[in-house]
Amino acid sequence: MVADLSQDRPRLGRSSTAERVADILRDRISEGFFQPGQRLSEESISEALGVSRNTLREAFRLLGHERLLDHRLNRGVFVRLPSVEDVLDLYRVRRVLEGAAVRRKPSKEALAVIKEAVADARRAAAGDDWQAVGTANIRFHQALVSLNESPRIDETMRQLLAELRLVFHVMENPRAFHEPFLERNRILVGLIESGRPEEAAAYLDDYLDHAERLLIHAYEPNR
Amino acid sequence: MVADLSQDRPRLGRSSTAERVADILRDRISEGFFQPGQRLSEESISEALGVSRNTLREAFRLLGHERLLDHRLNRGVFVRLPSVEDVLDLYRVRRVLEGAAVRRKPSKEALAVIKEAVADARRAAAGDDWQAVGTANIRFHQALVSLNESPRIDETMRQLLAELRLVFHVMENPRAFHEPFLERNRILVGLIESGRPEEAAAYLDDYLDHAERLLIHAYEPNR
DNA sequence: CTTGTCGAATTGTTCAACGATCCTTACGTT
DNA sequence: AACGTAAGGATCGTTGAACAATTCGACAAG
Repeated sequence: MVADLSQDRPRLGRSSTAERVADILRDRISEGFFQPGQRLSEESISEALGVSRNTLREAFRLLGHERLLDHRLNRGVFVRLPSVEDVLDLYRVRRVLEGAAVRRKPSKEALAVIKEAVADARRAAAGDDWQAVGTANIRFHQALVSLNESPRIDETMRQLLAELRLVFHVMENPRAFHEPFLERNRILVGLIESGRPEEAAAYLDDYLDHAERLLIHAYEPNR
Repeated sequence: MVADLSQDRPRLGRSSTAERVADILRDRISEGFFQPGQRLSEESISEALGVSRNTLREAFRLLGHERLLDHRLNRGVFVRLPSVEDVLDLYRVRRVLEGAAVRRKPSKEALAVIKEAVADARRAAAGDDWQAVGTANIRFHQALVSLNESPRIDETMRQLLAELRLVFHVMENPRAFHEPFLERNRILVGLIESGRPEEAAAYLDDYLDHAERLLIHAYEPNR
């Protein structure tokens, strides 16, 4: 039975060194080890990771295209520091992607994933683990967008949230930021679940307006 | 008057050789000089363009991230040949991005750009220049999406349309494909202009369904 | 017809080198 | 004090060469 081995095909394409380097750097950036605005020296990093400068530069190109790094000619690469305008644009995209998502009739499985993310967030909040609240919240919105059932949209959202994480890394207290939205997540899911897409969309718009306002207000990129 | 010099800022950041190489290759791919599925040899292309292999590889990474090239480890880069599944996904994204666009109240300027694209397409059709019809049509949809007023969404759409162009390059007669949509473009613009967003959205959905069906039917990636 | 083996061709990665550009500092001019 | 200039060092941009790793096709063996 040679059946459906083609499904395992993705696993076959291993990754090159440059891609693995990009994975490492992406993790480091997303966890805040490399802070927004910080310069990443080709020499020191290539030496630290034990790869050549050329390979590292290929990795830099990848992350630059994901908007995590800022490539300035002859000056090197910097961890991107989103501007206020960037934040506004990120929320414009969110309104479009999440808005389209909540208007769709959700499958049982997708809904389950969403509800689990909400539950995780509340559980983490109860345990005062605001780091976990943040990641659960991100999982929630990622799951929400996955209602569109489009790999490309999922990928776009992944990048968007990674970029948004940069914003959180320069905020003074990102923890308290998520708190007001735990309840709203529940309500939003309720509207979706009960088949009222237009109400859900309207509620979401207000949700995002609120979040955006809070975020912009607390965000000072020129700290 | 130091006013609004910040607008010229992008022009300040010149481009590296790798980026310029990427521009050239992108043009060549989009015009069909390099055909989908074709392998791009590092040696021959780097020699032909007079750049080193390392620099060319950086350019390849950029285009790979735009989904124009397919990087297969140890086998080289190939001009991407979208699958039928890819086409379906591209239309999912279009429905989301264009759908959100037509629901927005358009500015006078944006509307003018859109109408001009429609007019250009009709003019080209009258002159039997189906190449020009295709590009005008693409301009139309790009302008439509720009109603979202989001740089990131514009960029996403640009990449999406570049990818769609790959699909057209493997079709037998992409010319006749655009013809039925000239009239629909007019109608759609009319609905937007007269401030009936929901009707426009509904009409657009039908529009995209129709286009997708035609395209899938005529598309045979395994030629 | 299937499987194993060999060799050519191409990619993956590294390394060293040099010019180009930027940043800093210092110095002099107005 | 503000500005222009010059020198120096650091880092990036790009190149060319080299070698290892991998793929692919051809051909021999079973």
